[in-house]
Amino acid sequence: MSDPVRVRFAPSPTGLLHIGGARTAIYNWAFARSQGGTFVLRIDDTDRERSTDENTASILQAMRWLGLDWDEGPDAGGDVGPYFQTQRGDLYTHALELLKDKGQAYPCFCSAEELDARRQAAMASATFSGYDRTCRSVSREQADARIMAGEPHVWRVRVPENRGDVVIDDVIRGEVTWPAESMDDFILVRTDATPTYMFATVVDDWKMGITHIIRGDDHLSNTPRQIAVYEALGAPVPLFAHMGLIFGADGKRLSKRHGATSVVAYAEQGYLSEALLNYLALLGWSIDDATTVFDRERLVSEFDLTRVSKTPAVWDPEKLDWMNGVYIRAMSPSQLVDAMTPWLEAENLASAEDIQARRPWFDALAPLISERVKRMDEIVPMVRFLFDESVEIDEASRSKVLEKDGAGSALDAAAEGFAALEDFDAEHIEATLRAVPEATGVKAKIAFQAVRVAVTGTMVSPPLFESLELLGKQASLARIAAARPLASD
RNA sequence: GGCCCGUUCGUCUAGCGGCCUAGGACACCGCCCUCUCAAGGCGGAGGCACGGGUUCGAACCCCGUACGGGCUACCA
Repeated sequence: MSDPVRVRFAPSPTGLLHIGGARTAIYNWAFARSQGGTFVLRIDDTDRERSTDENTASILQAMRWLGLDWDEGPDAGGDVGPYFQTQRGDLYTHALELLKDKGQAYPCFCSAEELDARRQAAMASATFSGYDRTCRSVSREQADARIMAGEPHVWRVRVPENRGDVVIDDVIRGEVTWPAESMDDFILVRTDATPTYMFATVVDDWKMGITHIIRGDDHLSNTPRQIAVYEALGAPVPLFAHMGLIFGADGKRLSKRHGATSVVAYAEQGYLSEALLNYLALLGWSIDDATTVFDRERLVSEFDLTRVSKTPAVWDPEKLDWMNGVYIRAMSPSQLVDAMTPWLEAENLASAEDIQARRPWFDALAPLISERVKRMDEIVPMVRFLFDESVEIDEASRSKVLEKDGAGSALDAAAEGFAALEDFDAEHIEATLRAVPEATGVKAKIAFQAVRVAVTGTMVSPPLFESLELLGKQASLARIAAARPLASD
């Protein structure tokens, strides 16, 4: 048996939960769950300028919405906390002390300006552009004296001279090698004594016992530097898994230019969390050659880190829409009514109490719309005619339907037939309408569309007979009467 | 400039040397169904970046080239 799996997701609360971050979280979560491991959530809030509590709260909420639960982290606790980097200052201080004692870190007094100049020169001409290790040769005594004198300095890692090429066996990409000469004595602790990202994450991942680091391949090039820190610390090096990023249609990294990029934005647009989870999981991973739709349980039972794609994936809103439609159609009428309740409430079409009181009516409405919408926000416009007092008939519908010859006669015949109905249900309504063409000589298409426009206000609506039933006899007749003056005979 | 990674239909992908006449899904096109719109059914078009090897045999292995991406920060 191998060691118990411990993975983490470590978002920075400098913004909302991004869909790229969400996918990273999903893969970490699915891997932990599939391995019976532990999923840790850590908030990397070292960027104090841009990090906010609101963002943290929103990220946690978005993760819960997606159904991603964490075993350790904010609100969950755990033995290796705190789970906010800003509260872990002591750990970084101790780690640096450890490195100093071992001679694995040294102070560097080079100014940022000097470094800049040297880097420019190196990049223009030669090969390697990393730090030239000037301050490595400063003796311990000299260094101590300069520090005592208050000279500004950073702390750099001392990469061993005899360190050979760095090789990792990436779970997703296989063996990756970096030449020893490319190893840089990069900065661990800044002039202001705060740790750099490179140092803080390694200390955290080490102290938190993380066994697998699953992240975007934008971090692949950072890996050898982080390995240098693990080795300096004498810490076990975890396994790495670098996945391809998510791009926009233009092949560039996904950003605001490409539309909504946050999970909450998708929730607000009416995407179901199950659908977004499924779509995101499938963007860079697959079960087999045929499975596209799968639920959370299947994701966990089938998840295989080695099957995650190396290739960047292009975000495809159309496929997301299709998949969301699949999930909407898969809901029972009752489930759909529950899901659409907040949307109806938000637009003041009905309150939750109304809906409960007239549950059978809403349950009957659900199937009429479920196969006609891809997003929840499309429901209100589609059913509004059932809730408003009256409808406004748009110009196109009037000219293209009501002004057709015979439209008026059809409305008259329909009204007459409806008025005579005792049971105003879809079946009788259909029979009545189907009799109209014969009685009036008006084409069925024209007759049906005339009634549709009169009752719904538009040429496109849910199925007519059922819609009329749900509207009720009185309202239906009133709308036909109201539209009649607009219609040609 | 240096180092690293990647490249299968428009898009997401299956493929891990013979099962490939390259499979599935979205999108697209056509037909069917049909009270509009959908949903659904059936069918179609569409791809191994390029060039060299290796092999009896290559989408799969190797080497180049091209293109794309990442890192090269006292950002994360």
